[in-house]
Amino acid sequence: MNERRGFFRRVYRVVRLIPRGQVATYGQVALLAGTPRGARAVGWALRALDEAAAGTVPWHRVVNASGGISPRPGLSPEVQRRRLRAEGVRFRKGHVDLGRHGFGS
DNA sequence: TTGCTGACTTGGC
DNA sequence: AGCCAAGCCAGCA
Repeated sequence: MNERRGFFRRVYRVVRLIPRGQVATYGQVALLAGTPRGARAVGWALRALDEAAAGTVPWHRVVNASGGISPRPGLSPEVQRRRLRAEGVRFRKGHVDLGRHGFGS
């Protein structure tokens, strides 16, 4: 089957499953996408998101294993933090409480 | 095909 | 809690 180039699509689908007010780690997304060790690849897939796709994919609900926001090229982490906060996600010294807002917890 | 890079994760100090 | 090193995956020159 052609799963070789469906990686992006799988990642996007998983990210869309993240409920509003909750967050998932790159590793969590990678696991649900079928690639347990593909956390980095997940970042690559989200990086490929264009403005149109960004409107359909809640990319801001994806954070690192520490519950923090990974710095990305072209956009300040502050933007993502603000979006999550608008959904009711509480921040604790720059990091999210995954035990409370973590997807699957 | 080989090698480097990157929005990562985990284990050890 | 924070820093360093190794491992894994996909894309690009």
